[in-house]
Amino acid sequence: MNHWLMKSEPDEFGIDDLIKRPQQTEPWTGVRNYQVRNWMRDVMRVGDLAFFYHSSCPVPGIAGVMKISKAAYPDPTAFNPESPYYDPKSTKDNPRWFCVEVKFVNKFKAIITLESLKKNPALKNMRLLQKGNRLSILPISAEEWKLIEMVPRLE
DNA sequence: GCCAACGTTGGC
DNA sequence: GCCAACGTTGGC
Repeated sequence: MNHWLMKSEPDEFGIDDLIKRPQQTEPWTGVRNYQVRNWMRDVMRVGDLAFFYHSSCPVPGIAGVMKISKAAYPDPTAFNPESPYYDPKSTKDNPRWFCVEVKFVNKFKAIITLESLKKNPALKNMRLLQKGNRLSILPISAEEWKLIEMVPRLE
């Protein structure tokens, strides 16, 4: 199984929005980066776990856990001229962009802040903490996952 | 294929 | 709002 970190701006879609969804699932649409697309399409599998990361907000950090509930399929927002993610170069015959469906697993009592991740020497090689990282989905090693996941239980 | 211009991300 | 980083675009 693979582990991931998936970023979203809570003003747009945060973990509480995912919790409120009828099945607590949501299509993770709008990815327009080829590397991230390839991970979603070629590497992500149903059952993979992912941290829900809140970005571009007052306290950026990991808000909880979700899992991949549906494997990659063509991103419908790319076909929709009304969508901000519309891409006329993505066609139904030859889709350029993909999305997965995620399902809520749990929400941490307190957000695991970016600041606290930076302070943990064991996490210094995390992709999230590397300079210049701008990808909206990042792989997390099994070791990093364990270290981060245990934080709420220590509090 | 190069590369300047431009757009986006995201922390601060 | 600023700015560093970096991906994409398009002229040549």
